[in-house]
Amino acid sequence: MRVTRAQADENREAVINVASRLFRKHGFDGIGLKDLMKGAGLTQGAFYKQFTSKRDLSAQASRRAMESAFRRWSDAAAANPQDPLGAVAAFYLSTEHSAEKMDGCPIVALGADAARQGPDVKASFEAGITDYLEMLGRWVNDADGDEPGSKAMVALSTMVGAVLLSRVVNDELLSKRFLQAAAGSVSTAASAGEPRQGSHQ
Amino acid sequence: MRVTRAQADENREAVINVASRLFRKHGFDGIGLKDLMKGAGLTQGAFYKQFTSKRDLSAQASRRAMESAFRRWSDAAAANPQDPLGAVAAFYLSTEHSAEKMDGCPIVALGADAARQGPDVKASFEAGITDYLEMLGRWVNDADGDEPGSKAMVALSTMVGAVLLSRVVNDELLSKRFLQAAAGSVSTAASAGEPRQGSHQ
DNA sequence: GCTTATTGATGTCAACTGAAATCTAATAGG
DNA sequence: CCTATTAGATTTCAGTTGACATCAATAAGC
Repeated sequence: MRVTRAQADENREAVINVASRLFRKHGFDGIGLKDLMKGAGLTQGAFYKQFTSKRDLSAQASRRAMESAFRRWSDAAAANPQDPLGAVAAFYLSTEHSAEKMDGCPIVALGADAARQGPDVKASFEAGITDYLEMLGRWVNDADGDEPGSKAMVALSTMVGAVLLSRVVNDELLSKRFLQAAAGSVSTAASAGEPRQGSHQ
Repeated sequence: MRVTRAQADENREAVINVASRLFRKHGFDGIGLKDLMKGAGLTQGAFYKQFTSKRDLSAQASRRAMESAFRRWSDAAAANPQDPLGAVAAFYLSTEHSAEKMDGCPIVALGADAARQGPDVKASFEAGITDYLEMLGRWVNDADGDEPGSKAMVALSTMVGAVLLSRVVNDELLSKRFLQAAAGSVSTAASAGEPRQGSHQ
């Protein structure tokens, strides 16, 4: 049955939003169109009026996920203007963020999958990554002759790697240690060389 | 038709070896039993005499992959005893290693997938990760009151994250920058505080 | 001769994709 | 302003393919 144009747009957005979460939870290959559409309250048949293929949805959902993740960074930073980097690191490297695969950083949740996807999906990730880097670059002092953004890239790499490793491991203590170790390292990146006092929480 | 017991064991090893590579290339959900077995020169029917399930194979293949990766670390370190950390970092963060998904580090290639798997698969990864950490711990000076291995964890996180990010991105220059930035950071971890001379290759 | 690794066939189920049918919002004509 | 036609979003249905898993048959080792 037909639905208002606004409703159709809403449905489309809902599918993208749902997919951005379910892909993160199950992986691109771990969930099918049927369950994806059901998550948005629709049936599978409606899919191809809105998207050209599953890959198409993957790319759009990836972009949505990255945008959502970036917004969380912005919020965390805004909540603590005196130490935005510390705030973002504390959020990103929290056990809560590590535990919530479905709403957490898409790079961690889908990075390995994305590396196998086509350029469209990768482009979605790349856009989000450059946003991340630009934001980080405002906080780490990146002025010792390296390429622009070098320290921001290291900080992002460390954070992404730490959360990924914390998720792959069974041992919860080890998992937590990865996060804490990274938190200490990333925080020091703000004031280079300064030996710092830990933000032990 | 039956084969000798030694041959059967060989076949089993071959399946694990092939799976350890094909899983890294396609993901756990990205390749089926048929192609997995075909890669070892067998048919799908023979699978369940050797493994109880695909998950069983996933766990064994993960362990094999981690062992193989660890061996490459050892080799790289042994080839440069004066600077083993630099050698490992140079290998791990090379564009070649970043490009060879099939033979590269399983944490990068399957980390996101592994996080969704059961404890058996995670245990395989955890075993390899602790091996990594132990090895790194011998090279980074980890004596400033942090938990044991904190710097090793940071180094591993940075390396894993950098390769992952380098694979997710379309832009080859950006990809390379992630690797180089991480290489610089990890190398300085050996002598803390020392301003570093770049290992520019 | 008994055991057993392998094969090939088969079952069941779900995946992606598309077509037809349905039903209603949007729209044009009176 | 009301009504009839059209356009289009959704659903139901079907087709093709491939997944994982099982099993009888086979043939060679032990």
